[in-house]
Amino acid sequence: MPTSVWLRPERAAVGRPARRSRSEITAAAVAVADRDGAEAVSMRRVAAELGTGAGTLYRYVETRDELLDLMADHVTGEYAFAAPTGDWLEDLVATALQARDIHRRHPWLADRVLTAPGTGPHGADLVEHHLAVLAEHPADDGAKLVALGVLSALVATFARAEHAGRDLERNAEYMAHVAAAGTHPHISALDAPPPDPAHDPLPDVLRRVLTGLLPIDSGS
Amino acid sequence: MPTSVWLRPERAAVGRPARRSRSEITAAAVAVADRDGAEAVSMRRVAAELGTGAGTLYRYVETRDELLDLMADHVTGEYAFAAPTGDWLEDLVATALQARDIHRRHPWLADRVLTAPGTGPHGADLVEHHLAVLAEHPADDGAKLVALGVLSALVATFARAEHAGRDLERNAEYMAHVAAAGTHPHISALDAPPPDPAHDPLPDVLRRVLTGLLPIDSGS
DNA sequence: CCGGCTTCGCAAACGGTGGTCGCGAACGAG
DNA sequence: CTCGTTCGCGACCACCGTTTGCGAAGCCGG
Repeated sequence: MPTSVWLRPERAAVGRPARRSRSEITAAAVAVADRDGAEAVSMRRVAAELGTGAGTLYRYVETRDELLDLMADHVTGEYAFAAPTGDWLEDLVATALQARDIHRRHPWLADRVLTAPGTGPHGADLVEHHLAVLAEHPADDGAKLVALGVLSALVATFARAEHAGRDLERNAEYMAHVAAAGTHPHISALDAPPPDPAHDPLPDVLRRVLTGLLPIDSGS
Repeated sequence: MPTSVWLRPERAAVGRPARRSRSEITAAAVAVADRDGAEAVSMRRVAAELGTGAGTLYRYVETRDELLDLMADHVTGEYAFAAPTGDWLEDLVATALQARDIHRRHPWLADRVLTAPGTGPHGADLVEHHLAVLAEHPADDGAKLVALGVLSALVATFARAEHAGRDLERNAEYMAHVAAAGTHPHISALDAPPPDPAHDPLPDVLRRVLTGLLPIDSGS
């Protein structure tokens, strides 16, 4: 009695064959999300994208949430894993930068991976690659998996910040108000040097976090 | 023309006085969320909690999302900030552990802080405290704010993992399947020592990440 | 070639959602 | 007491996720 989408057989063994496939529906949903955002991914909208009825989708998917899981795994298939070079730190950073590219192509992914980090076939590939890169590292498996979780969360958070237009404006507006109010002296004392667009802060942050999280000399 | 909730005056200056207050409504919404989860926080449900009509809430709040922002800031008021001791690392870890307590009291908070990290008055207090603890630290302001963001994301992610029952089960089910399949050798080779419930991994992880992110010798 | 079994595709329907609107009632200011 | 303004409310809109019943479609055994 499998409950995971990826363990449930896609098509029935007998009877009339289905006209569409799970990945076809997933691709349509991804197209809708890329175009109009995650909240536009309604069953009716995706069905319309495929020229079919809304109820039909439930022949392929048990729930809307399941469809979102499928979408997330679908786009994590966009990684192009390179063979480990022997420098685990740079390998992990390179993979994380690929993750950021994926997030840039699919802005809706960040919210999903943060709130419902499900794992499908492509997610398993990512875990496998991560563990392969760290194969020689003395840390124990738990620490390695924690590192992967932290990496994913961090990249998603940075990606979110990149295209958070409205929210950031409102937040900056309020923080400016607080700074001007005079309470909160340390906030008032903040100076904001114009961020250098040529300098990418993410690799540095990741290197620092990873060296803290996976010290080369000890596994615990 | 303020757009942030916290800059918009709560009550009109003239006319019939409002019967309820913004914080009253926020408290009711928090009560509903604590009891039945974030998805139960509908305008009708919150209105019923207050014994009023659904449309009435829009006199106090522009949108449901705004109400969720108010809820998040409401519960970040539960911090009890201690004066800096001089040991910034331990001060930050202690604050993060308070954050985890808040997350444990309000499980719906994690999703919110990860996907829509808005900042209100109590959020400003947190920023202020964070900067006060790091006042003597040589890192520049940008790095300190990044550290706060990373800290919040990490604690929220850990808190999410603590009460993610269903999802974790399904995920574990699928990962076990992958491990048994034999592809993905590193996943198959994973050994899962039973986690020691007496040992809390969060402080260690935070210390490692923070020492990586805020090295004592350099500000960049 | 056909009959039967099973699944498919679909449209209608259900309960619920966020949000809008117009109106009568309530209140403070003058 | 009157006026100006806001409040509380309930009906209403469009849409949502999901269920259900049914006719049509397709493969399999004969």
